Amino acid sequence: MSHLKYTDPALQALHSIFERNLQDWKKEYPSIRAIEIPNKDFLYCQGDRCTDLFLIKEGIIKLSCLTLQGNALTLALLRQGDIIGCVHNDSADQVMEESAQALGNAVCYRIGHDDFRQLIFSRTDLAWLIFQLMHTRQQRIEHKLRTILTQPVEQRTVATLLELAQLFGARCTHGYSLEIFLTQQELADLVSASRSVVSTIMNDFRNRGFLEYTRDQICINDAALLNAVFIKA
Amino acid sequence: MSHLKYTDPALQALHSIFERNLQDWKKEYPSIRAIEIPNKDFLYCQGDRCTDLFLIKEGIIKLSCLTLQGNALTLALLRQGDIIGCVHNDSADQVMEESAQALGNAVCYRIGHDDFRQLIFSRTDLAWLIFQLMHTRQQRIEHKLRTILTQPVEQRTVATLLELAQLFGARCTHGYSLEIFLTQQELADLVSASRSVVSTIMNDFRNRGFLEYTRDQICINDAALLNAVFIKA
DNA sequence: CAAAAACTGTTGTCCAGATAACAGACTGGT
DNA sequence: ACCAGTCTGTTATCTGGACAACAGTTTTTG
Repeated sequence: MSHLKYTDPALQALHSIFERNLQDWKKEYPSIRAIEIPNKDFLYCQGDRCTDLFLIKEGIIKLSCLTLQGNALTLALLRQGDIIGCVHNDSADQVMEESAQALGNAVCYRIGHDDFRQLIFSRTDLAWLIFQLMHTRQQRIEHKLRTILTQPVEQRTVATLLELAQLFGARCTHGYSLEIFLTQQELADLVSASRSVVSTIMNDFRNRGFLEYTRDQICINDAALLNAVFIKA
Repeated sequence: MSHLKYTDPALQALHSIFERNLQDWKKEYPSIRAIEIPNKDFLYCQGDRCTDLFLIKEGIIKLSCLTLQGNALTLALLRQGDIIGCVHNDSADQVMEESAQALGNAVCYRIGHDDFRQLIFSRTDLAWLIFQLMHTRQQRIEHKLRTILTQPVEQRTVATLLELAQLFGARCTHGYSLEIFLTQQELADLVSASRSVVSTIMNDFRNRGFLEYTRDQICINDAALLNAVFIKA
């Protein structure tokens, strides 16, 4: 279920963070706070100055940025264990390049930059965990770049849906049903395509029986969808 | 000059690595090797299984990948201090997604996965350095994605040239001359555009006096080029 | 419960840029 | 000093998908 399944020791380290009482953490790193972010609230916005780091405890955080032309581009959907925020401590040009928004309710640990650094220094097990997490995130985004530059919108949509099924899917009768609400616009942002095209494609998929959806639920017949991909390829 | 200039303490940590004799490192981490990579040689290729990490000591490493359609996409140009290679240790699906190639001669330290992990555990100063480096690389690629999705080829070419000037430029009479050989094809891969379009744009720039170039040298009149950008915007 | 706001579905137009194809210009090997 | 290979410059063609515009549908809200 977790996207960490392939790194079991890392997963344990992660659990050791969240199982420990927050008060204990505070003794060592006084700036730590648990913060709850209600659905659609922002952790920070593009253009904010930001001096803290955030570790996601629960929920989903969407990283996105607005372009000059006014369209949104979703960089990533992040989950438990992922780290966002600002790393450098020198005050210069520390303006955030993207916004972080909760998709559904979320809980994060916020930690000041200096304390975080301290943590890296003193808790080497966590340092390794974080290293791995950053690496997988890096790979994710590189993969996204590749996909965008090589696949047409239709393929990308398939890929995105399957990815979502991995991350947020719950097994249901015909495949995976997504436990996350996305408007077509949000889906389009994720695919990096225009809403209208995604809409047409989704309809086409529905007609062909690859998936079923209403305005607040998507249910993927993954077998059929995967097949469709392979036929194309 | 270095792209690390904004993180001085990190830079010091980096120096502490390379100033120390390699033999001393070997005592602690026996798998460390210094390897020289001649121009155009590959550290590893897309599809290789790879169990080591590489730390760049000198030179430039190009990360790129081939698409199914046969065109190349350059993900990043990396320099001293950057880390590439494989992180996860479980044997499953450890096929590299991209190729790493030397642009000019380069020197790297290669270190086995387990030793590297050990290093993270025992040398906390380096852990922090690495953390920062990974973060800046992450930001770089996110920036690239944004650029590709929002800017037309011409703008991206300008951006790429200025970036190259930053990284590899030497001050010359009219601006920066790039101390790196790039064919137009390579430049195009970097910009993520087709060669022919980049070619036309470069000629146009030349005619307008923004830069000068021969087949093995590019010399940027950065003031003029920057101006051009601002007029557009 | 009506009016406003937010989503979905569809279609027609348009263009940035990919692709292809070819003609110089250099470079290097023998 | 030739031929093969690689790089550059240009133009003609074609297309994926953005964009705009609108109609139908669901949700919100006053």
